[in-house]
Amino acid sequence: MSKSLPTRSDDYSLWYNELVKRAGLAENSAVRGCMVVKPYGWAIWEKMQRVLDDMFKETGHENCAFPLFIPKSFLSKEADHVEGFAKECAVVTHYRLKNDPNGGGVIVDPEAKLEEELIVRPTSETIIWSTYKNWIQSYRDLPLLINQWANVVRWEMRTRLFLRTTEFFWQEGHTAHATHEESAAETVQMLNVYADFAENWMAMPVVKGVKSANERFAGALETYCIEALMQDGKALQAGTSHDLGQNFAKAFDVQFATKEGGLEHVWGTSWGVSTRLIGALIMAHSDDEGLVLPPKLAPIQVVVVPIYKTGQLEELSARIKPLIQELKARGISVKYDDRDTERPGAKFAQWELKGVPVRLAIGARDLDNNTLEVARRDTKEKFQIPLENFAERVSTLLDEIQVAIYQKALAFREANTRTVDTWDEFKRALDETPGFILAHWDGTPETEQRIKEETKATIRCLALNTVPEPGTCILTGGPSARRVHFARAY
RNA sequence: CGGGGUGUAGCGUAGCCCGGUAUCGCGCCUGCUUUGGGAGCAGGAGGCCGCAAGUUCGAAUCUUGCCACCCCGACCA
Repeated sequence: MSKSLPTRSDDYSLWYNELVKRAGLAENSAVRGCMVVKPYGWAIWEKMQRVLDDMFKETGHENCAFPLFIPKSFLSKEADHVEGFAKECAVVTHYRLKNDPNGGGVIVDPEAKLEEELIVRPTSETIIWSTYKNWIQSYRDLPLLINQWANVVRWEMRTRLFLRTTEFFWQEGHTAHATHEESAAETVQMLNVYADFAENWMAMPVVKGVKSANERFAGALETYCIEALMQDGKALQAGTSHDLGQNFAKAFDVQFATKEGGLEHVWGTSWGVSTRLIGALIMAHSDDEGLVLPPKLAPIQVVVVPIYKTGQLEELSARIKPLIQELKARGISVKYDDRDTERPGAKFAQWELKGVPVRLAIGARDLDNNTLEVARRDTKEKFQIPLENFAERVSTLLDEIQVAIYQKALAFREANTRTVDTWDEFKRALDETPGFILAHWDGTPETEQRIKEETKATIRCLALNTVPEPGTCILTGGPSARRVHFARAY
């Protein structure tokens, strides 16, 4: 294996793929377009899951599990929804194999054809709303606040590890409410949960906003999203929260008896984030030495590398282990890399590739001097610290790194967000300085489509914190009340 | 699904035009010396050259078909 990664500037795609593979996160499966998430990659996802799950529970949600298979007829009940997903569904048509009479293998038994085909869920709105019909009769049953952790399948034409795989892991919340005020509030609440997670845990700044009609979820009234900027200047949709209105309630006939004795359709939301967040994490922070993980999500926060001469490992370990206990007592996850088969330099490089935020190198010489060597992954700085109170210092350092990584990403985004007023400026900005572009748009899907066709840039969102500002559309010159975020996107 | 590219040891590759059973590096194994930033020397193991058929005395190499992966496009969390 060559020792250095391709650099980001050389070939960002190659850099990303190599990073995912060499850091031991994931690889392509033998199955078309799917991925194998390796233990270290899964550990990151588990940590994300734990944090998000707590956030969902704090906001009153409960977990459930719904079927993997969706009868085909369910999918056709909501017109926009089927339109949006029909082109990327895996379909189960048979339930049995048999030995091939013509030779070695097995074939699909033509006699085992299903009466009604089953769709492998691309998302679970339909099967969940068909269930909600049974669960909801009265206003007393509302709100219904459900989440599920699941895998889904979307038969995309082109795949990319973590960002767009045929099968992916995610979380999908599906809630039902008595009023639109409530469901709209739920949609925004969950958007804020996602933004909180992205910024305070992933250390990744995001733009909160509303999707344009073109980019809206199939079957939603309104789609809210968080958009992040990657280091190659492309935007990545990192999470979505949909106000479904009464669309699914009407399609699946989910009505409730109101306090006043009436009968009304319920109001729905759905919201999700996926293993794509791991891809976002990688592309937002990593450098040419490997991953840079924010301490709050790093499976290993501190790695301790003993520096010793042959035969002295045991003696040194005995002196180091109490120090590791001090770190663990503070809730820090520590890996003691006492492998006798690798040399220190090799260990340093390997843990850097995996993005461990802090490394401690400890030798007998340090301990005799009551010091140890600390190295931080994000800045690659190294320094000696006294042994006294070292655990507290390390703990503080982890907090500092968390903030520093966020600040660095934020500074990058700000440096790569441009405001333009003309079509020429817009095109030049896209080619010369990729990133977010704030520009006026006349509000029509046709204009958005034309801009996309000519520049590959799309409207990432109408940011929530934008102040209204009259102007003219960069393409058509039509009137515009505000700027929107454009970018080329993943 | 369209365009382009690549499949040779665990990984990365040379060889292919011009057919003769496979090159080099990393990794792996053994030994010695090393050990505060990816160790050095010596020795060693490991391959039905993506799959299938064809041409040929003989195919990694030529022909045909298939498959997989990567990049670009269309599609998308």
